[in-house]
Amino acid sequence: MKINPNDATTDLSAQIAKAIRDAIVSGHLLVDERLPSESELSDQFEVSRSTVREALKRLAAQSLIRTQRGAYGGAFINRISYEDAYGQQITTSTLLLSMNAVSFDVACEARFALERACALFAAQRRSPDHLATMRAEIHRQAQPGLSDEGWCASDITFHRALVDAADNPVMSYQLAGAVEAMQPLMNMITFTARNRETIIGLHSQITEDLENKEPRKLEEILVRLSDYTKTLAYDVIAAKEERKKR
Amino acid sequence: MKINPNDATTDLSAQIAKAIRDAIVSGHLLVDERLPSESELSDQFEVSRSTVREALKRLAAQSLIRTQRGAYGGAFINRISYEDAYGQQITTSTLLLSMNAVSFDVACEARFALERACALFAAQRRSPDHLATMRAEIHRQAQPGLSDEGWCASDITFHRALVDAADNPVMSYQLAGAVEAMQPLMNMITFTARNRETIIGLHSQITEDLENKEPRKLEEILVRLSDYTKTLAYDVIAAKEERKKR
DNA sequence: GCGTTTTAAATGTCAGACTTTTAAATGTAT
DNA sequence: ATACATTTAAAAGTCTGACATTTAAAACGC
Repeated sequence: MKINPNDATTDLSAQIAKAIRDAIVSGHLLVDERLPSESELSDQFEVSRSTVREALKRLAAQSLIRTQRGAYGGAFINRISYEDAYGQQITTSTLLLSMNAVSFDVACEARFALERACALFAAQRRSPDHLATMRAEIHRQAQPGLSDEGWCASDITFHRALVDAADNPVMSYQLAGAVEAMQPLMNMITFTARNRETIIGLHSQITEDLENKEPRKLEEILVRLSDYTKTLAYDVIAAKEERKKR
Repeated sequence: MKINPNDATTDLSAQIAKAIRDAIVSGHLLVDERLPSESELSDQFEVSRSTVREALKRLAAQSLIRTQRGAYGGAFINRISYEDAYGQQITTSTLLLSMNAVSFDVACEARFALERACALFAAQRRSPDHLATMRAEIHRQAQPGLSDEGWCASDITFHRALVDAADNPVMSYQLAGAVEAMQPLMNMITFTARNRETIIGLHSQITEDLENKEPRKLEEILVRLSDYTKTLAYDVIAAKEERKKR
């Protein structure tokens, strides 16, 4: 079922992890099923227990299995939750952006495009709850003493509510990754009172269009918000360049 | 820098992995930087080498580090490539869908919504190359002897070209995950000659609208394609139910 | 100066022991 | 008989120490 040739080029633990991973992905191993114990696996694959353990840790890092100690414990196939998937995606996306010097434009464009994709469904399905959350966040954003972190957090909550209004968990999951991954980039921007005012204006229009079920208008505002955010980032970058020259 | 309290509730290897992961994500450790050797780490964290190794395997599973054997080898911070990120996302997304019984509708909706999000940029930026690829795939799809696998593969290539036309790698990365994750679900559908004809018609219109830079029309066709795909899935599911009753 | 060999440092693998956790089985008292 | 305490065994978690393998730099020989 999950044998393993003596390919000398790869680590044994990686090979074993792959064999088990394939069995999980292909559906040969079902959720909550128990893997053989570490000793049994080491017999089956004819490797030491340490090697098996390293393989299992690899799988655990991907949330593919969970382990339980004690009698009747062992490694069990894990049902991947949306939370687990979020976490994975956020780390990966964050590093992908920061390490590959993805420009702010590209990231920003993707983030708002994905959000725009939700607009159609959000307009159809938004509940009073979503609208209330969004209005509450707009109110918070208008508070004069709000810190930059507070502003960013509120911004995320606002947009999350918009996305969640589309009532599609898969889309929420995708967006969460994109939004979170952009945070380090967003944190470079300091939002002046004037900036905030403009954004709050756009947020208000978004909420209105959502309430009135106007997806087209909603999309249009999101394009404007995306463009405005890009402008702000440009200014930050330009200011940095200026400081370098001096 | 990365110490580690004696929290008895979690595995040491998980704690160490977390400490190093945090250092990478926060930017304290830079790409291609070398971690201390396993022995040095085991001294620093005051654990055995095996425990350190398990921690490192966890990080390797997330493509956060790569290891090199031999003198002057060791564990190096890995620059996450789009390929690595694809792989991660595909496994996670696939399992998320299959294990959590995400309905075909929800997955399908998300996939086409994301694709629609690309439409605006694809229409602006499509190159003759993209159009040529799409036309070539349409031609392939019209071949009478094409197998179901061949059809699905061609379908993916077609849609990939559409997404790539938006010229935003972050969006391509997101979409790739969504499309791949849906494959197991798509494979349940058998496309009759008549189904294929309809889809090819829609594909042709997509290509035309893309050439003519008509994002609105493009989006509209994508909605229709999404709806049509949902209909096909309904029929498959209905037929299955019917078989169960008998 | 160039090819070859040696060397040392690092990861990869193994074997075996001990620790800790945990749930079931067993025992005991009410 | 039920409730509680104790024992027990299986399993993961950790540690130690050894050996194998890989690899690049250093030493060597021509």
